[in-house]
Amino acid sequence: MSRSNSERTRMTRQALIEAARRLFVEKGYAETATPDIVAAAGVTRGALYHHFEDKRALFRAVAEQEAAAVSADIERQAMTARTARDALLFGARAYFDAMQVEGRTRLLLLDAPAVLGAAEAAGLDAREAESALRAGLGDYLRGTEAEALLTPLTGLLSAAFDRAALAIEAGEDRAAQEAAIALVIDGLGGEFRR
Amino acid sequence: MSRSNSERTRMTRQALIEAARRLFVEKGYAETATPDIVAAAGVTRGALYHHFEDKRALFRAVAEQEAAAVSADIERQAMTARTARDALLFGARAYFDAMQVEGRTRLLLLDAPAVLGAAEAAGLDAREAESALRAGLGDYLRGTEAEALLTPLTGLLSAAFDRAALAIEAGEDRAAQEAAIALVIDGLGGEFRR
DNA sequence: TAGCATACATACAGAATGTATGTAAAGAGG
DNA sequence: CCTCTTTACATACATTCTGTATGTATGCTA
Repeated sequence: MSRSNSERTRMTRQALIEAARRLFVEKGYAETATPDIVAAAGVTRGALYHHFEDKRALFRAVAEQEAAAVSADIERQAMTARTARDALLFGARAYFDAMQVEGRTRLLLLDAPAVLGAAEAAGLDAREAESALRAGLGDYLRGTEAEALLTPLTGLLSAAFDRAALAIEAGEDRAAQEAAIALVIDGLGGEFRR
Repeated sequence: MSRSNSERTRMTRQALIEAARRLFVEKGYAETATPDIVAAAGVTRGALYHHFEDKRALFRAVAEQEAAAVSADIERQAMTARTARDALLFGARAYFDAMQVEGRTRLLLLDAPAVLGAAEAAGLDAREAESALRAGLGDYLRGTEAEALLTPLTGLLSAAFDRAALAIEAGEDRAAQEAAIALVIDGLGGEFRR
């Protein structure tokens, strides 16, 4: 049973990433040992350190894949919003749906900032999720004075989304979180308030 | 040179907490080894494990002391606000001032959630800083429909403050962050808008 | 002042990380 | 098709860390 090298690499890397994801979610990054990861993946530590520089690099791969999956999940939700406001609210709900997948809050919101640092962790979202938020918020604020503060407002709103996702995961009422987000958004809208 | 036992304990614990704080800030919790901590504190690992159950407990003590210091710093700023809105804005600025002390963002916003868990990390602020925010926001929203969502809104605003503190630490323009916070608060105010 | 509890220091066991080295299979070149 | 090189690992090793167990001196209490 012989496979091409590139295929072997792909399989081994993915097995490691998936096994690591399971254990990182279950016990957290710090409490997960590489011997356990490789055992779960059915390889040896040699394979791990051949494909990844160190344990952090493996975590980075897990987090990157997870962030990409979040983006994909969000985009999958057909965005049939008539107004910019609805686009933001639907986007928020799509984000909460995506973040409810087991382990995502722990991986992306708790462990990633500590393991990868604030800057790199922010970069995970920045590629897709946060740039979409920025675009949506830009549409929403077009023509208002708030538009000048688009960048910091995007960050603040993104942080609020993250906190809401954590609160929902912690058992808080999702409808209340969404309503609170809606209030914040409506407040920023100025002219467009109902 | 003999000291009372309670005094010895107090000194040793504080020496450990201060040394640990320095190293945790410098290298992060995970990269800081207990042998380095005790060397910096001038004691042995026996003393550390006598006074603290484990490394996490030492970190908890550091984080608790830091959270208390943040609260104290905030309260120290004489709050001479005439309106509820000003109270919130002054509070935000006081929070940013407090969080600019070297290492506080790393300790409280990056490491604490990963080391202590989301719930316990949230509990650090909950005692003072966040309950003050809740009170201020309660005053501000009194009589508006938003008052019903006081609890989730407090969480969202708290998250926004944290993100702003991180952004300021990362070199973003502080005035812009404060202006963005002001916009969010004004938006929530409804009736009270200028 | 005799016994006990406290506050450590030292020694040890287990385990984890990263590296160095060895090997078999895949791929490239002539 | 045969050789050489590179890739993809497996194994063994060195270092270091955490938590615990044990020993000891000093403060404290009856």
